[in-house]
Amino acid sequence: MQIDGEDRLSIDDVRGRAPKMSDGPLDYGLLNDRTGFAIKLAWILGYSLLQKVFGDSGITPLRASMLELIATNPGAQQTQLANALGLSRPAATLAIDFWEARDCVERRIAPDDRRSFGIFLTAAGHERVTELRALIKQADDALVADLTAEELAELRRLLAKIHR
Amino acid sequence: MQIDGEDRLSIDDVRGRAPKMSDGPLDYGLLNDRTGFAIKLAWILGYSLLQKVFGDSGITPLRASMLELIATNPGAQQTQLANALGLSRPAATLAIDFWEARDCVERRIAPDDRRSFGIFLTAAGHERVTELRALIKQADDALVADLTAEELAELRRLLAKIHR
DNA sequence: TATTGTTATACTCTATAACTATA
DNA sequence: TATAGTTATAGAGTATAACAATA
Repeated sequence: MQIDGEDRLSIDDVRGRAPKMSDGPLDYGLLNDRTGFAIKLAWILGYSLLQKVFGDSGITPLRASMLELIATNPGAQQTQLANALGLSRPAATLAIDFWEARDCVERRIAPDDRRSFGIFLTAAGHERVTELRALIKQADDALVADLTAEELAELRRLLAKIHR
Repeated sequence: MQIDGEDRLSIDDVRGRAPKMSDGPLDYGLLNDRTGFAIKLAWILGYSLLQKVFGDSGITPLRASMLELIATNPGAQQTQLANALGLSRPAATLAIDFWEARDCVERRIAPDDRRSFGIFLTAAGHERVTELRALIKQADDALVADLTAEELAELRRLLAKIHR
């Protein structure tokens, strides 16, 4: 699961997972000129980089996001976590089950409302989050490695104009 | 399937489909500062806009991309189409089946190699592609409506530095 | 009667493997 | 023996609906 320091992660490691608009036998036509298609290609590469750093650990981008969210919001309810990640409640249950089975989170019955849980990181969970943050940073850095600091800031600003 | 001229499509119509990093009870922590997460949010919105313009027609972004690709590359083999969209051959078969069932494409046995087909648009397919292109353009325009022309060009340039 | 979370179920998407027919 | 395409099958992921406990 750890990436060796000597072979740095590169976006070139996952280029093959996304089709390339430029060099292929086929012409993408209108798709060539659609921002949505460019975003999709970038997303595939980012997702592939995450899959690569997570390896065969069973961790997925979604599960990692869930753990990060729990770490940042100790005691959050499952419904809140589901909403924050755009998930149904059953899907959130499963993601939390995954981490609970690995002793990384625990469900504590809320003292004021015994229908709901507050979700908290365990000691092992804190360690795991630290590792995961490093891996996520590696993948994200590899994704934008070809951009200067100024370009990256501008890309983030422009993306935020879309999703904010 | 046609969007009425009087109610213009807006990204605000699908905002609810992607979680918002800014206004919610939870803090996204590290995710807040990851380009990959911003790309994912933008991708969800773009995908949702496409779903909205396609309505309940059964057309999906993937199927629309397939038809566009066939229109731009008449006579392409299924394997080429699959590769260009990052699909397995069975998945490409299904997407082409969808359009064939709607009389929009036809498989013509290649005269030189009778194992393979060339895929071609029918007359109905040409009409459908024209409609679809207008819908895709609507969705894409709505996605980037908040950007100036200069900002859009810069966004496309920066995304291309990632996916190219 | 409404809400939190779980379980049961079904659906969509996709891939791998096995098959047919050509080469 | 290899390749193009199809069919069969299975897995992952997700959602909706039904359910239990609590409010």
